[in-house]
Amino acid sequence: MNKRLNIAEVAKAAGVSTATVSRVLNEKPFVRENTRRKVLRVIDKTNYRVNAVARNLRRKKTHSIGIIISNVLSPFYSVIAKAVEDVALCNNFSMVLCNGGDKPKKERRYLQVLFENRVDGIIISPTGENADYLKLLLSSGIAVCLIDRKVSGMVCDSVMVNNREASKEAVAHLLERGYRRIGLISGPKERTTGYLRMAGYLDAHKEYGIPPQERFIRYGDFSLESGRKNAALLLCESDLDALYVANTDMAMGAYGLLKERGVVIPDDMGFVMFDDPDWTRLVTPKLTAVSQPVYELGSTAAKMLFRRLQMPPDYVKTDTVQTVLNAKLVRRGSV
Amino acid sequence: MNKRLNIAEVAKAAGVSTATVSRVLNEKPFVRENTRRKVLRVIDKTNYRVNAVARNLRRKKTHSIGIIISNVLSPFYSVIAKAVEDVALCNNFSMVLCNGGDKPKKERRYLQVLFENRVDGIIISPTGENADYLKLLLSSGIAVCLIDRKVSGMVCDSVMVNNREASKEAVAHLLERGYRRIGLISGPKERTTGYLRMAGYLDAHKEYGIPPQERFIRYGDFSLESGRKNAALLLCESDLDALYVANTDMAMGAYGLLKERGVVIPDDMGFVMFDDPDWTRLVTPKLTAVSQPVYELGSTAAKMLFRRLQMPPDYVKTDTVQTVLNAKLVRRGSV
DNA sequence: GTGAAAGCGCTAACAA
DNA sequence: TTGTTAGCGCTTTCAC
Repeated sequence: MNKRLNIAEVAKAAGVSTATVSRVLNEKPFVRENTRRKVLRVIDKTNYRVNAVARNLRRKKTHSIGIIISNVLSPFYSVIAKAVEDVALCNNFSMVLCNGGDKPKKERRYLQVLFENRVDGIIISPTGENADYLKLLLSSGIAVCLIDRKVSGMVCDSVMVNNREASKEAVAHLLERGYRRIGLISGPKERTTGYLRMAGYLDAHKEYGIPPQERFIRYGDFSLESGRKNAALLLCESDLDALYVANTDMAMGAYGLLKERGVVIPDDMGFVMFDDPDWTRLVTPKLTAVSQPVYELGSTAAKMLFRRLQMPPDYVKTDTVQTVLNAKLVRRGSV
Repeated sequence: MNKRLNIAEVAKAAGVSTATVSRVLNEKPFVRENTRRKVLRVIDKTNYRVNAVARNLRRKKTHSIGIIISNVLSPFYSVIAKAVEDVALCNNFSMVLCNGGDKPKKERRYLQVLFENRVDGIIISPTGENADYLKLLLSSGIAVCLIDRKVSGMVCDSVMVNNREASKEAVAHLLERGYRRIGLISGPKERTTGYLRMAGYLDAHKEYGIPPQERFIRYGDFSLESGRKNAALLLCESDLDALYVANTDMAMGAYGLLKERGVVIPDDMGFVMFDDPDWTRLVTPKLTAVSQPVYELGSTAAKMLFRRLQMPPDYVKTDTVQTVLNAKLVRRGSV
C-alpha cells in the first residue's frame, strides 16, 4: 500500500508552506499565480487529495447529510432518496443513506450514528417515537427536516402532503361511482400518514352520509406483507365491493393477492391506492391512484435543509417552515 | 445551540483523565469497575457522544464504505443498495450512497469524493471507464469490489452473474417455442453485461442454426427511456415475433410501450427480459424472465469487502476473488 | 489502573 | 503574498 500523502509532503515538494497549499486547495485569494501553478503541478503529479476527515474536524462541518427512510426498496422512498441525493450533489454534499425500516429502535440507532459522525443535517421520515433524541440533535446544532410524516411534540421544518384531503377525494370518487362497501387497508394510526388517510376515508363517508363499518377497516404497518395479509382478511367479507389501500407497498401486496385469487378489477371489485408508482400503469386495467409529488417531496425537503444550513450560525433562527404539497387523484380504469 | 461536549469536559466532570474516558468509551480493559461506572454516569447524564470525525482521523479508519450504482430508482440497484446496507449495519459501518447514473464523469467525481472522505472500501457497479482512478484508490489502500460489471484491465474482487449462459438459456427458450425473429434490446457493447448478454443471444441462435439478423438488434443504454425508444424502433420490423430485453429498466420501458401500442403478449409477440423485478408478476400474463440473485449479489459483494477490510494491513494481500452467481430462467406466461 | 502528552492532517489567525 | 503555529477531539504509547 502506497504511503498516503499529506499536505506537508505536498508543501515540501512544492517548496512552500502547508498554509499556501491549503490556500490553493481552497481557492483562497492572495496566492501568486506562479506559486499556485507550482503547487497544482505537484498535486497533479502526485495525485494528492485532501483528507476530508481532517478538514472536517478542523472546520467543524462535515459537508454531509443523513437521510433516514423506511426502506429504499419501496418505489416511494427510493424516489425520495434520489431527489435528496440530487440536491445534495448540487451543493457538494455527500449523503449517508439509512433504512430505518420503520422500527423505532433501528431509527434511534441510526440517529446516533449520524450524530456521532456529525452530519450537518438530517432528513427523516420518522416513526414518531424518537422525539427526545431528535430534539437533542436539533439542540446540538444539527438541522432536521421531517418528510412525509410528523412527530408529535416536535417543531421543526417539514414537508408533507395533503393526506387527509387527497385521501377523502379518492374515497369520495369510489362513493360517487356507487361503491358502498369499501375496504380500507390503513397504515398504523400512530403515524400521521396512517391516521390522516384514514380520517380522509371517514370524511368521505360522512359527506355521502354513509356510515363506515368497522369490519371494512384493517390496519397494516405499511409493508408489502401486511398489504397481502389484510387484503386476504378483507376478502372474507363477501359483500366487499371495493378496496382502498393507503400506501405503495401495501397496495402492491394487496394487488398481488387479488390477482392470485382471480379477483377481476373493476368488475368484481374497485381498487384505488394512495401513491402512484410506475407499475400502476403497467397492469391492466391501469390503476386509479392518488398521485403524490414524490420527487418534489424529497427535493423540497433537501432544499429546505440546505437553506437552513446556509444561515449564519449566529443568526437568530427563523421560525420553522411547514411545507404542504398537493397530492391528487388520477382517475384510470380500476374503479 | 448547545455547546457540543468533548471528551475533556466529560473527563473533568467525572474527575478522571481523557485517556480513561476513552478507555471506557472503547470498552478497553484495565479500568476499575468503579471509575467505569462514574464515567458512564456522566456520559449518560450529559448525552455525550464521541466525535467520530476526530476518532476517524486518529485511527485512520472511517468505518464507512461507499457504494456507487447507476440509479437507486431501478429495482435492480435498490435491492443491491439494501443488501449492502444490511451487511454494513451488521459490521457497524455506515454507507454513503452514490448514484453514478452510468456516466463516467459523474462516477469519477464520486470516486474522488469517496477517496477524500477516506472510506475504507467501495462497492461499485462500474461504467468501465475509470480504470485508472480505481487503480489509484486500490493502490492507496482502499478496498474495492466490483459488482455486476467488470472493468477491463482491473484485477480486484468482483461478484458477477453468469450473464452469457443465462442469456443464452432465455433466448434458446424462445427459439425452442418456435419464435424465429427475436428482437434484442441490448445494453451498450462496452459494458460487460451488455456484451455478454448479447453474446448469449448469439450463442443461442448458433445452437439452433438460425442466423441472427442485424435489423433485430438494437443497442440501448440500460435506461427506461432507451427501452421505450428501441422497442418503438423494433416494432417497425413488422415480422418481429418476439422481444428480448437485456435489463430491468429497458424492459419496463419496452413493456410500457408494447402495452400502449396494444400489442398482446404472447399472442402477438413473445416477451422475455433479463432480471425479474416484482412487477413481472403483477402484469397479465406474468412475464418470463431471467431471475438474478440480486440481493445475494449485493450481500456477497459486501461480505467480500468486509473480509478484505478485516485482513491485517501488513498481511500479504491474498489473490483477488471472482465470484460468479447463477441466474436462471423462470418460465411464465409471456412466451 | 490511571494520567500526561504526542500527534492524526488540516485550517485560520497572526506575524512577517 | 507567504509562513508559523495553535488547535479541532480523539486514541495510544509510555510513565507512574
